Amino acid sequence: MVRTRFAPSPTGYLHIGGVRTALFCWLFARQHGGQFILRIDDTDVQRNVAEALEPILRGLHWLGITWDEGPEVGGPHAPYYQAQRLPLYQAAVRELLARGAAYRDYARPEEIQAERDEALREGRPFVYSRRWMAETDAEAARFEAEGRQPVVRLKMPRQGTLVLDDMIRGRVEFDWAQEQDHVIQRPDGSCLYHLASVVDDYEMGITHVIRAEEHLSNTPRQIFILEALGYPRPKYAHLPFVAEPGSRSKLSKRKLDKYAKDREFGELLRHGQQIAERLGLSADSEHLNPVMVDFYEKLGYLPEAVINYLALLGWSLDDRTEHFTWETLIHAFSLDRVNRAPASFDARRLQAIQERHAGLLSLDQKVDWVLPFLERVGWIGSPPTQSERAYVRSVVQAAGDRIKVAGDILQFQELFVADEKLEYNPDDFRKRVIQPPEALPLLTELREELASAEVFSASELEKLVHAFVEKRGLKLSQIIHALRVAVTGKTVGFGMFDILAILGKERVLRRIDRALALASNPT
RNA sequence: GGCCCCGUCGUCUAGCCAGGUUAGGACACAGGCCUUUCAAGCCUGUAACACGGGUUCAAAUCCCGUCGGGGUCACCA
Repeated sequence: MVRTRFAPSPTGYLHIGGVRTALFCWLFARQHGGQFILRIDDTDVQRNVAEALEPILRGLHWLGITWDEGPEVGGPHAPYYQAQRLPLYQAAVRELLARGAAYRDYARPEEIQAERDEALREGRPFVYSRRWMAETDAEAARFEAEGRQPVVRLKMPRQGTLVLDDMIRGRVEFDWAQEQDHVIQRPDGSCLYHLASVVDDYEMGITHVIRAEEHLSNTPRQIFILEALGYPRPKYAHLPFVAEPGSRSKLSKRKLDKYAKDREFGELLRHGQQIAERLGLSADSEHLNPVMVDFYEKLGYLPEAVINYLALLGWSLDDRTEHFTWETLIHAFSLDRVNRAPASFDARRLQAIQERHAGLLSLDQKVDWVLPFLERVGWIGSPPTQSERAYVRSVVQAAGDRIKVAGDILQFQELFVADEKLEYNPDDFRKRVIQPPEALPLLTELREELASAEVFSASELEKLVHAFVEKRGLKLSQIIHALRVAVTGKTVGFGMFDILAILGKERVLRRIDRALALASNPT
């Protein structure tokens, strides 16, 4: 039975690299008919765990990464919070002590630091002298008489080699001599990550430890712990870490300013900021950061598209398949096709994948996708009425592939605003309505034609306008630009006839009238 | 600095393990087509094996070295 786990620390956000790891664990478990466990690594967290955990759980839910055991769902190995499992760790520490694999150490932090500094000065690797090591109670009593407090350290081997068969990286060797006597328990009895992690993985029956590459060099000490405790060794798979755009260094949420200079990352960010502003969301780097998954949720990306992108972050099936759904992904995924080199975050590719998934949505799916965003800004009621829904449907249909993420619907404000509140872009208005000498008279004539139109559908209107220009020996472009600005206030948008049909005769005429008045009496 | 990992078009990558490809794809870019604007679409094009040795009839692929990048060396996780 395959059991994998994702063990995030409650930090208040879900990092792209983190979910990628979670996804790979999930995929591997699913595809082997196994289980995926979510465990919270809060051994060192002072903050409010529930609050700091919420964004992580929310992100996983949004993406559809479900867990078989863990917070909210419980399970046979509860609790799934490390802070609540301390007795287990302390028992393991006692066992390690009893077996001579660990010792109480009475060194003061500054004494250790002094040894470390000395080693550094002499250019040799630091190896603790074990001067304050207490292996008997008598030694311990002597140190304690000096007012010293003990930590518990691992008594690591000082010779020999550890051979690790990593499912992704192959055979990796480490010299035991390079390893430190790591602390596993603090003076106050609290335990540290490596110990807790090993104990929990064992207790929870984890068979495959799949995690990011930065843990590769931590693995020897973990193996030392588990072997000392007599636990079986799980299989390890170290994923390449997620790197910055165009670089090989680790992606960090704090370097947003730097990434913003990358053309494609910058575009993704600015596009997001525009939507966030329209939504009235805070767009600063703490709240809107493409390194974090909630960025995509807030702006209306499709979870399946994000999953598709994440899967390709360090993994590929072959030389051409890029489009994956949950289903095809579960089927196609395999750990041995995971790349060894760091996977750089490629904003443009994420966007391209999102666009592909969005393009596959049916019209009604798109409407459902976009509706919450319109409700949130109050352009339609919440919940929307039947007629509002029908209206949005016509807008979404005309918008076609211009809606790349759900929040893009907010670009089309002119279709939702009251006619008397429509804002004309001053430059466009001057250039398209005021300056061309024929614009005003033509618009006036066209208004009358439109007023007498019997059927106000896109196709009928197209015929009408074409007939209008042909009769006068004009080209379509000689009237359509002025019409567009008069009706929508700007020069860009979707098909003109679609817009007319969506707005309907009454509103179109009102808008033209308003534009004509404005043009003849510019104030 | 020690240890460990990684180096293919501008970018993300396939190919490497089991040597023989016109080194493939996607995105970006350039040109063209379509066109009422924008978006999309279609066609075409530019463009890469970090470097140096070795093994071999043959090396992106195997071996050695160099250079470059990164990760990690906590009483953080």
